[in-house]
Amino acid sequence: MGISERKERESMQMKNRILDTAMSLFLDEGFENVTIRGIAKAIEYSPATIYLYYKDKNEILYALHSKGFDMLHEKQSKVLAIRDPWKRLREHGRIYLAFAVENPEYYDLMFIMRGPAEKIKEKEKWESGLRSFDLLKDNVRQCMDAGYIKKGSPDVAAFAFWSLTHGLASLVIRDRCIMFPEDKVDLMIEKARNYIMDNFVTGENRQLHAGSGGD
Amino acid sequence: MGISERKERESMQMKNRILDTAMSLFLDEGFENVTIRGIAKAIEYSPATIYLYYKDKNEILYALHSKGFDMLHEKQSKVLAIRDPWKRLREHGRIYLAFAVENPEYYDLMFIMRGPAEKIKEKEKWESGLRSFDLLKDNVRQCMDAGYIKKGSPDVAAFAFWSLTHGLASLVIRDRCIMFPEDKVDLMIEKARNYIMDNFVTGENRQLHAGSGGD
Amino acid sequence: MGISERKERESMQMKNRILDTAMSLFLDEGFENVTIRGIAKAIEYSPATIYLYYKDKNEILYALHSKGFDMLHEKQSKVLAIRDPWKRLREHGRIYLAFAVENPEYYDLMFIMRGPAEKIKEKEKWESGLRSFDLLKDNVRQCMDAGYIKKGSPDVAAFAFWSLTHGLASLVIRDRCIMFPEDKVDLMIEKARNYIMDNFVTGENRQLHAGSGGD
Amino acid sequence: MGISERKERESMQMKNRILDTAMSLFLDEGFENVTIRGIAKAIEYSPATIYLYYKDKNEILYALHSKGFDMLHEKQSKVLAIRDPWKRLREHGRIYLAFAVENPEYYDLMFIMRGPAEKIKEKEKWESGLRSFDLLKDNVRQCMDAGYIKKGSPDVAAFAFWSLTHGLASLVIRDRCIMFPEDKVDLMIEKARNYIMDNFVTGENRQLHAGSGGD
DNA sequence: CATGAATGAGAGTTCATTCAT
DNA sequence: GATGAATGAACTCTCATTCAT
Repeated sequence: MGISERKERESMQMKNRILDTAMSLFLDEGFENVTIRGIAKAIEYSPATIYLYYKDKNEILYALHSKGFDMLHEKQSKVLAIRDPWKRLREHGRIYLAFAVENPEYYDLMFIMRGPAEKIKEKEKWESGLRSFDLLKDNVRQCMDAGYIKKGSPDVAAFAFWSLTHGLASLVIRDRCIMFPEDKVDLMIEKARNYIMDNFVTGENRQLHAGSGGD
Repeated sequence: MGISERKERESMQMKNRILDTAMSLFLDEGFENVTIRGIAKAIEYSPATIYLYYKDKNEILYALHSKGFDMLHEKQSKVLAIRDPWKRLREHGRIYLAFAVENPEYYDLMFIMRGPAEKIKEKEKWESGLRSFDLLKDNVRQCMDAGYIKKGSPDVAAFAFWSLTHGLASLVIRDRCIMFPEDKVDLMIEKARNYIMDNFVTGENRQLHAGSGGD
Repeated sequence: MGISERKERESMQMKNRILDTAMSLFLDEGFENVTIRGIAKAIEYSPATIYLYYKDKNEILYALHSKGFDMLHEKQSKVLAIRDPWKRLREHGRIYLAFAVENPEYYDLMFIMRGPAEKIKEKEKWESGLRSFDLLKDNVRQCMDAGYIKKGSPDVAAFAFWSLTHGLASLVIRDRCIMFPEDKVDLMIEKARNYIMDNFVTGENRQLHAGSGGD
Repeated sequence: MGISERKERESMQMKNRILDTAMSLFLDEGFENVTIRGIAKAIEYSPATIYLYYKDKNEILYALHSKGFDMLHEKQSKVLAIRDPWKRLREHGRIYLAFAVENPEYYDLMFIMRGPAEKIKEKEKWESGLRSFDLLKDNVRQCMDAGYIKKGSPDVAAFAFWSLTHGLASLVIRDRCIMFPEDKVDLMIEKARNYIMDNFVTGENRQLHAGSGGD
């Protein structure tokens, strides 16, 4: 057992090394240039060795994709501690965007790139993504219940909020914000999100929350 | 002259055939698999023939990109006829989304893909994209002036509206909406956009416009 | 007749235009980049037109090759006016080298390049080259008869003199003289040739001719 | 260790097979037709395999070029054992020519071809070639000191001797000796060189050395 | 466990050449 | 006489992948 455990552990280490290297190549040279050979050279193993740990290149991409979701989930789980659902929702979005900005390659893989999307359909119906969406939906529902936002289909509302945030993130990541000076983009993102969110709190809650936002 | 006209026309037809084929390959198999050889095979010509009409692969991509913007601009220009700025803004978004849904490959090329983004920076600083954004900004400004939406930076507001719409479009196009049944996705998009937009009209205008939307 | 003559003349003009253009491309961009398309573009005709005047690319090369020999022969024919065979021989060499230095591309084609060499074997057993060699041989023979140089096989001696001169020319043309400063190369050629030739006059003639050289 | 040695050896063998094949293609079909595919087909491997041993086509050419110089140097180094400088000089030339005749493809690459000449300028300023020339120059200088040949600039004299020899070699290699029956060419070369060299020994040394030559 | 060696498939591109018009 | 359109055959090179060792 000790032996098999060690083997297991070593195997995991290797898998992670491969993943980390793949990600750093991804980061440095763009997706196109992430090649098996490139990874192999970087970790100083032979290309063939990679195949001992991952079935093929897609599996590596998918693993990265999953790792990205783990990272995001971890960050987002902190949100659960926030009592007020509206504050929680806004923090939710803030964290999501921060993740996208800080880990553009992961975000790309998770929410933009096509490659993994194929896997998504096959593998597990994008369990990770769904989990994330459900979290958001719960949050939205509670905001409705608490009267912060207009009642309606939580699916619709969650989809709307998600789209807003994803739109901001993906425009930046795919270089479609060249109308703004580069160093102002982050600020623009925040302002744009606030512009919409501040508008949202209904009725008497509006005075209490709008503007403060909780961000 | 009749002859040279005919030749001209035939040449244009060929160029379009190449473009259309490239597009449909793009749609079927993703950008990576749009190859000169693939296009050639699809139109049943030799690869070398492609080069009689386009200098290289990039020129094809760029032509598609431009064509996409032409199509979008044409559709959007109809919006100018609408007097009421709020109605115009909503129609603006509706048309944008309709374009994305009906021409996902073009939308991808224009607003998602990386490849052309590089060209964008060099070539003309993405003139087409900027023109589109300015149109939106004008519209937003008029909505502010007319008191339909909260006053503020038109840049911020336009960016916000754009992001919402782009978010919806790009989540669909890149297959991240698998939480909804496929045939409901279009509906979800519309509802999500309304959910946010309906919330927007300020003060006394609210009663007049919200819900009706103008869509 | 007038008509057919005119046609003939026009055809010759075209052939020459093609040849000249080919040569100037050759000169500017090196042999590798002399393409039918390139020539066609330069003379503003279609590639297909070239084939109305020359069977294929090799024929163009061969035509250039022949033209080169015509030029050389013309220059060398002036030598015949010189009475003294030794003076004539040296002038012969001087002119040969001058031709090589002034028309390196032609020289290359005539005496170095492989392409035409194939034609040479087929076509006419390199008539042009042989004629040139025979001229030299006659000259050498007369030098022997006149006692300027050691008696022996005129073939051998002519070959020897030719090799010396060709060696100088081809080392320069193919960039193997980088041990000498570029602007001294021409001088080196002359000196090297003199070094050998001055040594050549036999017996009592030596005093009379060596050094003066006749160049 | 036995294993790694064997692998090393096998790898070297493969590299040499590639080199040899490239050379023989070169010989048969001219430089233009030395293609990676051609080499691959000849050794019955896939084109991709070639790239396991050489980075690209240029590396193969450069390797051949270097190998050629190594071979020549090795042959020429034997000359150093000869005491008498004149005998040494003649043997020097004889070996040079023998090399050219026996390894025409290598000689071509080293002293005639254009392609490598470009590399030559960049890479190491044709170190190999210069080394060879210096060797000759030393030899010439000693012949001058010993009174065998006319005193003067060793550069000039060495260049002259080299040109003579190179001229002979390159005329043969590039098929410009078709005035002589093929089986007599080698003899002609020797005679032509002797014709010039025999003429060279000055003063009282002349009787001693001319004709005997040392060849 | 690790790999060296090998490869099939395929990429973009260029060229000389042909032929109906 | 001239050409636009087309092509077959090459080219170099890269990649993911396999398999015997």
